[in-house]
Amino acid sequence: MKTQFIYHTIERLGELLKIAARKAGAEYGLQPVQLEVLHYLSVCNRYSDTLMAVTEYLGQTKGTVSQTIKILEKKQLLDKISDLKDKRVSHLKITPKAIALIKDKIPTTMFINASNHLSLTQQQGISSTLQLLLTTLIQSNNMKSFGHCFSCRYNAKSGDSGYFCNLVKEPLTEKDVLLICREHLSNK
Amino acid sequence: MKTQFIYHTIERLGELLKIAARKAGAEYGLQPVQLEVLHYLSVCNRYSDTLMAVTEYLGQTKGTVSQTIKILEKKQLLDKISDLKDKRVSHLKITPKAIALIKDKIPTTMFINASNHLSLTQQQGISSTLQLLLTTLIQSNNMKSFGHCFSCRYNAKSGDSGYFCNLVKEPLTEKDVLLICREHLSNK
DNA sequence: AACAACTGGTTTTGAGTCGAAACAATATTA
DNA sequence: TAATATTGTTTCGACTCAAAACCAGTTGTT
Repeated sequence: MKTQFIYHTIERLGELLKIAARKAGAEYGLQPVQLEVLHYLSVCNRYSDTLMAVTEYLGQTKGTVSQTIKILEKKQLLDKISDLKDKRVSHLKITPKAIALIKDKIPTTMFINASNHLSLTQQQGISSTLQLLLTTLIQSNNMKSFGHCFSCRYNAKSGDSGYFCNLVKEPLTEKDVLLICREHLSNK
Repeated sequence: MKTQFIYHTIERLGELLKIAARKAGAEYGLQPVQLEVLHYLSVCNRYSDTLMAVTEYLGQTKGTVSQTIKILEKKQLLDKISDLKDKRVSHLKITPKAIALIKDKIPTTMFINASNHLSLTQQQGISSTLQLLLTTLIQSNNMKSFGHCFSCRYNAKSGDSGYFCNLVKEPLTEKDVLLICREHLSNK
């Protein structure tokens, strides 16, 4: 059984990524978690950009996330836009400043260096085994997947390049289905 | 290029592992980092069980690590044994209590669940691609590998089941070469 | 042998993380 | 309409972390 070895390797990889993220964030005065939140907000869809969604994604309490958001707001890296239908919720929109920051720092230089040393075939192999591991981890523990709409069972194709979400009952564009969603359910 | 996807997946995996580690550690009143230190000390060799080695492994400052060690010592999860040759250094030996704790909590239940859902072939595949990614990451960024002695260029076979480290100029046993070392250098 | 430079480790300080719990406001359900 | 659930904020206390000042022992140089 390779369980021990796989665990150790993933743990180490995660650690090295975090060390690099700490270093990268420091240049902008950001903590790893703050960078993580901005990254999440840059790839999630319009139904998943709320405080509670971030809370679920990071597995932290809402109080903790509320603090983090407050700091990011003060640093003008995101704005709170209140929801039109539900007055309790705010949508967290990252500012152009934050978008530039993420583009600059994620993936980290360390990771890009490594990636450049891998062939396309190797990348393909790593990519698919990692995906297998992550999917297995999520499904065997009944956790939320936070996957892309295009692989979600609620998503239906409609017309030529249009899509439709059967959960929120709204049409989705080509761009929409490439974002991740807190309601994502694997389609098989 | 799969760079973005691989980064995102590794980051997510690391995050889920950390969430689980936080939960697991909480049962014993331990923080993720503290668990991490104990885990490291349980798999490193006698040349790598010092504060500075932990510092390098975790990529933190020595002041921070010193704090963490102090707490673990107070909780009787490790003892400081001063080095015989160098009076500045202490060796951090984890106690039986800590060994039992690690055996109980690492890998986390979450991870074992996932592992049980994977075939041996799948585990083999994940294992080798992860190893490739980690090795590439380390080598392309000139980072310390913290690998096992058996794959180290300083390690030489001597006799039937004996080994010899050409760096510290001391013999190593069969068990020794399965531990990780701060001086590890890949042998090719 | 003496001095400088270096290394292992500790302590203090201040910003930030994090969970727990109490709280307010809005939505939903009965 | 009343009870309940959900989104989000605030406060508190324990802990993480880096930076910097510091001490003690070791190594290198003259």
